[in-house]
Amino acid sequence: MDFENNKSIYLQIAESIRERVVGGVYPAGEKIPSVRELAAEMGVNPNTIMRTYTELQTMEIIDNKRGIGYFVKPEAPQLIMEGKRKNFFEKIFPEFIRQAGLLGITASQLKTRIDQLHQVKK
Amino acid sequence: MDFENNKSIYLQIAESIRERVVGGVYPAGEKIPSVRELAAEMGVNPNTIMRTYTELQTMEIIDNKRGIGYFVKPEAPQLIMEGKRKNFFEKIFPEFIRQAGLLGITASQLKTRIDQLHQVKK
Amino acid sequence: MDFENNKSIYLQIAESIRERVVGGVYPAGEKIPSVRELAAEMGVNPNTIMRTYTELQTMEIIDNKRGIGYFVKPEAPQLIMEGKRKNFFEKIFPEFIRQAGLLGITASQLKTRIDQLHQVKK
Amino acid sequence: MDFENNKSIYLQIAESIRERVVGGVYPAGEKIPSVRELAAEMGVNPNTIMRTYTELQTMEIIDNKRGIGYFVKPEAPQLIMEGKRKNFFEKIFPEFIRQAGLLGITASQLKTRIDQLHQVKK
DNA sequence: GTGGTCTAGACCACC
DNA sequence: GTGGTCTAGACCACA
Repeated sequence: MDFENNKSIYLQIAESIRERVVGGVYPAGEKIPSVRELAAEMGVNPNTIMRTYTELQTMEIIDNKRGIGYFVKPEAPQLIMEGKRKNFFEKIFPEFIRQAGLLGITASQLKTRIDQLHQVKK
Repeated sequence: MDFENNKSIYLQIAESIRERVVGGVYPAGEKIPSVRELAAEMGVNPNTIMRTYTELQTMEIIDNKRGIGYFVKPEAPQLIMEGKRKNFFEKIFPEFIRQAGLLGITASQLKTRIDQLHQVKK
Repeated sequence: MDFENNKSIYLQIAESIRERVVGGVYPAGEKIPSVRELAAEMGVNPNTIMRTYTELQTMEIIDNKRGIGYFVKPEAPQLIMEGKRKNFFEKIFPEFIRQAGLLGITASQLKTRIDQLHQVKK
Repeated sequence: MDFENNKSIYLQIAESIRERVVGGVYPAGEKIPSVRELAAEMGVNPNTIMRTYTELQTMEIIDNKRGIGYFVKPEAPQLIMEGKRKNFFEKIFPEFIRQAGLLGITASQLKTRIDQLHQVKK
């Protein structure tokens, strides 16, 4: 795995774990890789993974069973999706519109573009 | 002036100067405030402004005349706009679409939303 | 380390690092000393080294891995040599010839001199 | 007149005056332009010219007749040429050779180049 | 441990 | 007056 350099690695990893959770790679209720395993997979210092897991724990995405490992909390997938939704409509979308406005891009131009790359289904 | 906490002050100032340039507050070819002046206005250390100016100089936004001060380069406004435009279409827009896709937001939903907040003109 | 007085310390250090890179002291791809280490070695303030490293980074000579340190970019040695070569043929050489011309020094005189100090191999 | 930005303007002007002296534009013994005249011609602050003249005065290139102006000293042309000659053989030439050596440029390559741009007469 | 940012204050060369 | 460099020292986020 390679990382962008302007975001902290532990947050990039946290994001990728969240995507694995919503994508079903790490199913709700199941154990996720140990700190050392994931560190090896990612080619990263275990401390960094530790930090990621702590972060995800305070976000209530995973929890820890002592001596056993970390597990995806049952409600995690919904929680993640909600979070993303909220972030999208409260931050990303308005910022997107603001930037478009600054550049003098009109609504109809935007809509045309959206239709063009219909990565989003009608 | 007060600053957000997750971006470095000198970069926030750089951004605000770029906006002043495109907004015509600092017209192309004209002198911008001296390091010390701006430091006073912003309530920061002159070194911080120095860093901002150095940054803007390597970006070819401003230019130095020895012993006189920094000046907006003639091409600066276009250069800034181009940069923003590029960033928008290559980074912000695709990421926006990707996120929308992940959330299962349809194109028509997006378009409706855009019409709602018509901060962007038809 | 002691420095000449008419060039800034941070640039002199940058130059010496470039020479260490082309000389193989800091091999391509390898880590260079940490900011604090080098500051100690050179007897200067860490900020000064920081400035050097920032400069070298914008020149694409070195590269940063978060929390680990700075590394010589793989292409650095060639890049440095190319830069020197370009500088030589576009700046130093013509200026040299111009000065010789002003002094009325003939080509054959120059060639004689070159042979004399055959620091340059035949 | 436009200036390079990494050398002080007053020294660049001093150099251009020296060239005018050896070129006969300002003949030995004659008056040179007043501070204000030259400042106007060069598009520069009179203080800067003042500094240039002071510099040239300490180098014994020009001298000052109070209330009248600055004059080229009779021996100036020879003195300038000597200075250039010395500088050339003690500084420029050895540095030139050193750089060529670092780049692995051989003596014969240099000589070929010199013949090519025979701005220097045979 | 690593770099990154910021402040305060100094000194200098230059216009 | 202008910028440019340097130091000392602090604090922070990150690996």
